[in-house]
Amino acid sequence: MHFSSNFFFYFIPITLKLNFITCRKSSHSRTDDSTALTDDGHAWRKYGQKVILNAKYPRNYFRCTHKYDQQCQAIKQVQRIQEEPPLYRTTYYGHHTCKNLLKASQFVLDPSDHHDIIDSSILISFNSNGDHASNKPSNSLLTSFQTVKQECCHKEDDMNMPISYDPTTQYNNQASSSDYLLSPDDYMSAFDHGDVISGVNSSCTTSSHSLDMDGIMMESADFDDDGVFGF
DNA sequence: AGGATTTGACCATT
DNA sequence: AATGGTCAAATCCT
Repeated sequence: MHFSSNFFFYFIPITLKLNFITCRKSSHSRTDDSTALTDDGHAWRKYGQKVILNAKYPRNYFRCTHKYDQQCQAIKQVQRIQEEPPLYRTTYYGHHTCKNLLKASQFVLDPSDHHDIIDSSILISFNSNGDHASNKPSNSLLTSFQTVKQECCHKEDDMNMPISYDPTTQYNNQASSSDYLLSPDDYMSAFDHGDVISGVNSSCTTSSHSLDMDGIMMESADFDDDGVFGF
């Protein structure tokens, strides 16, 4: 595993090691549960898939596309953990050091709204650095979320597939082959927040035509339980 | 053709 | 030996 090079994994007692793993908030990892497979704002490349013991669905392994060209060490694991309703657990390890600004401008679906395009680009630039506390999404960005939400729901038609099928890859394929459309939950997850995600997810899944962005932004300002932003 | 995905093999850990 | 994580050749996709 990628932690094999971590000093603590070799020298701390077993109990502490387990705690290190489970208390991901205090370690360099973060787990998000989402009801939909959507883009999180970063470019990922799948490098493996593994059947996990006692797990109904395989685990998928992704690394940052810029692992080599920008030495970005961010990786994530995506695994479906529940059938009905579909629930996917994404575990992030490390954080993005890459400057993936390309996708930022693609936040906005309406190309005529230049002001909001600029706003969104600013947001992403902060996202890449993990410093975005004072930034709020623009109105058109929120509009784009709604559109994305609908797309997410549409894609979920393909999610009830047997184990041999790989919905996580489906979602990644779509994200890489078309414009990067971000749902609210992924918009937030792109910020590397730990606890924001769950609340945002509920907004995404319970509302098909509108989003409670006030609630989202309140939670986004919540940062981390540790009071530490990012990692 | 180039980049992304698939998937069996390999390696590290327990 | 079992399991999880990564590698890399083959394959797919645009």
